[in-house]
Amino acid sequence: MLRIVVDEREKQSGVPDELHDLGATIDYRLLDVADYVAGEYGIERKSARDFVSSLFSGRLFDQAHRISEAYETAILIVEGDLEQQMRKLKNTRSLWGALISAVLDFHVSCFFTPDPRQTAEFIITLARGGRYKGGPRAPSLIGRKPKVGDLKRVQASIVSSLPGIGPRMAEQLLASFGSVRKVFAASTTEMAVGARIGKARALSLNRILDAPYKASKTTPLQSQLR
Amino acid sequence: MLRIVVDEREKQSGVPDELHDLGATIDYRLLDVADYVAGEYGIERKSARDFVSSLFSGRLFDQAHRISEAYETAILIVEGDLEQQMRKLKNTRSLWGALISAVLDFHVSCFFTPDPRQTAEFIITLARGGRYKGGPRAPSLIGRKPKVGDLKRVQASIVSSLPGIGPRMAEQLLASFGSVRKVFAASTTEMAVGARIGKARALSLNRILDAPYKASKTTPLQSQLR
DNA sequence: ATAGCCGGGTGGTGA
DNA sequence: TCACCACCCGGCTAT
Repeated sequence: MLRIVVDEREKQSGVPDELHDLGATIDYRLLDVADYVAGEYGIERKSARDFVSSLFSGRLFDQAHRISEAYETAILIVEGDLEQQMRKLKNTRSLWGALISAVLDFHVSCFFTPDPRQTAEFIITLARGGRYKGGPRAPSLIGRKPKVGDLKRVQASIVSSLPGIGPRMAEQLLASFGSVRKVFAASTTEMAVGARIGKARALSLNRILDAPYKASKTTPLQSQLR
Repeated sequence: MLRIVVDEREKQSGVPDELHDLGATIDYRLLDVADYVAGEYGIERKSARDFVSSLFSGRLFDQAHRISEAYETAILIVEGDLEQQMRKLKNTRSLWGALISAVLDFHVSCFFTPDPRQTAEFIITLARGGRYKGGPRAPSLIGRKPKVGDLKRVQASIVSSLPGIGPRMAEQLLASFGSVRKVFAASTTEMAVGARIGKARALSLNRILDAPYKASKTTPLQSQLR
């Protein structure tokens, strides 16, 4: 039969009861990354209200990241009237942006259900996996293709970890020098001349790059080394 | 300016007007695979009603497949009250199944908006793509980018922006090499020997450090030079 | 890990 | 050279 692992804290959400009604076998456990687990799917369920607040607090991305690391496929179910929550917001734009980021960049598949009953129906359907209308059985991988463009982002993110350097300047620097290593090897004048970094910024950057690192006295690693 | 290609048949949907209101440049064409095109995104917009019927007729999967062939990323926007449509169905499970299949098997990213206005907001946000993605292992240190002043923290934060390098490793690397610049100048073997980095990790790091940066088509310098 | 807004710093341009 | 402005970075806020 259909076995679904449910986090203990989801007991009173109403969903497990519905799942039971629908004939699934519930296996309560204390999960720390997802609310429901069925096969390869790790499922996080959130009320519409909670969804919005966790979106802005950044909590959502944290959870999403952990779920997609722990399970092959990360699913997010938003339960309730999202539209109602949206009406309260002045800027829906940031909500869309965050949602887009979660789905496209973070590879979390996001679904919306009106109530616990439909959430249960959804989970059952997902767990059964009885779909595939015509296409070949493609292994459900949302997060596979962006490997290519990813490199550019990683490079940019490294360079923009420098103080005073944002995404924009990071791109400039990388374009000017050609690789991360070359950026970090550049001298003050090379930065000021080659890229459009000013003398002032270039100077402060070089000060940081060349500053000798003072190890803290209680270095846990040193004790490891001997 | 923001340019969005719109299929002629979408004219009377109300969305293009909203897009125009929001400051986008509309470019009408006769598309045969998508309704809207913005950058790498091919977007299909459907009313909730149409969505349900196309889901069951299989027409949706057809379109989905063609869009994801033609564009790098396939986006589906369902506009209107889906719940209302769902109430008409006796068996919602088949709807969930089809939706799951579209998202997980056909790699269509699916979003829901209440009205044309929000559809437009969504498309604008998507097209802007001004979302900046932090690296995979960005949120390492205690905060964000520490503000200048605490040199040691800054140094550690820079080094730990490298993928696979957390606070501990960062400290280790800095202690071994003495400065940020020296860390970034280190060769594979130096990393593997000097610090406690494994050969594999050192290799992948060096690959990223030396990877040539591919400038994007919209070179930031060009826009600046204008 | 969002978008928008604002303050402060920086670089480029034209006088 | 200097002043102005346009741009960018980074912090704050968000019903």
